[in-house]
Amino acid sequence: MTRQKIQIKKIDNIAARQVTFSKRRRGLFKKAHELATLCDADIALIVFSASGKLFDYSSSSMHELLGRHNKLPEVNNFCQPQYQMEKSVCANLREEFAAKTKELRHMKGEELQELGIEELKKLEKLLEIGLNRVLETKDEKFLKEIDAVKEKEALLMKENQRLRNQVRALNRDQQEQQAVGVGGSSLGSKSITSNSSSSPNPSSQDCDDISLKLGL
Amino acid sequence: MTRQKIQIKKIDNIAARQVTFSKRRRGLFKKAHELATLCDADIALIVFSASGKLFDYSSSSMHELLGRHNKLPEVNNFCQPQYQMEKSVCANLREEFAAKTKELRHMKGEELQELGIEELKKLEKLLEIGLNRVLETKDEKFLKEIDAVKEKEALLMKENQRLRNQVRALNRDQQEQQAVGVGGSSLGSKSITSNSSSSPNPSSQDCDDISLKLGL
DNA sequence: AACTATTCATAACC
DNA sequence: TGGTTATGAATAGTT
Repeated sequence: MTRQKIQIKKIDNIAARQVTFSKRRRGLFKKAHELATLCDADIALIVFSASGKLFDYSSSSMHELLGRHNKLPEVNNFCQPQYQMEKSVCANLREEFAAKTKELRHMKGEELQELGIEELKKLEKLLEIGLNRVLETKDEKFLKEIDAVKEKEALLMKENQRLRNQVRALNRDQQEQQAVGVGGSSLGSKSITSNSSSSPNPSSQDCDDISLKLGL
Repeated sequence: MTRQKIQIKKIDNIAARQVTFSKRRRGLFKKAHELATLCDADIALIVFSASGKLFDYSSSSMHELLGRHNKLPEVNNFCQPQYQMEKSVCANLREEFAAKTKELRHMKGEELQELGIEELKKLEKLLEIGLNRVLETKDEKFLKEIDAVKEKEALLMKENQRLRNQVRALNRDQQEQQAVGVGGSSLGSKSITSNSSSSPNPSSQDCDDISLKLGL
């Protein structure tokens, strides 16, 4: 309400809506608190964001206030017999439900004949926006997955490298041992044990094969 | 808060307090309504004046909001039997309503992060189908409108032709009358009747002119 | 999140 | 209560 006056109707842009929600919610709670303080009133304020998050304020005990509210005849509908209750409580919900169902049908391309050209154009725009957002989100998710895979890939490459080095080192050891063996010796059993002790280490000489399998 | 800034503390003067209560209460309810409308939030506001009078506002069903509020563990104490009953009756409807609301949000491209890639792909297909149907229907409507206009056009052409014939006939009559007047005769009335009987016939030699004008 | 040009809300007064 | 006005607050659009 400043650079320009705004219409009081649902804000289409989601980001703008969230920002406005935050700002105005703060303002509303402040005003509620001021009224309670200045005028010694009891106030309960419950706000659910569009995404279902709860914010509430109460000048005294919320529970007590809700209780008082519920006891007052002018607001209390649900002490009525069941049919009345159905009517008063569910009627509105039913109506909204029907409207939402119809809207959804329209978005799915059903029952379009009842719409005029202008309405169809609006619907078209809405669908295009929705579709674009879906495509964007899908792309994001794909990219995320690719990143995750790449990260894994990098880890595997590192491991690969490490193993390769290990193998090289072991080969060198063997050659040295063989050199010693040629000179005549009784340490054969020792070389076997040293080999088996290295096996719990989840590495081996096949790292080349692994990297081939991964297409690296 | 205008001629002078005020402190946010209980107003001592009772009359002034009542005046302020009325004015600020109105403002608060207005702001609550604006927030609910602008940001698609659900809001319940309950105000008790110092003298115990109740004022309340709810963007949707007060009971539903209290119910939702009540369901949340951090605030939940208020479990009246009436509410339980209402809950059992409307619970199913409410659940479906919530599901439909969510589906609609997704189709509008909101809250997509919670969906997986497969779901996004399905949604994309759904939106594409819907969009295509909307486009088809829009085209149909456009074509229908064009047909309607063409039909009108045809009718107008016919009428045009008829009038043109009438005019030509009348002109001929006039000429004949003039000729008779010169030659001296009494058959003028007969020629007029024969001319008028030929005019209901809607065809003539001028159709070329008409089609040129219409760009056909 | 911070800024600012505006509109809005309202304290004081009638 | 209801109306008016000067002024302080709230906030839409923007950065």
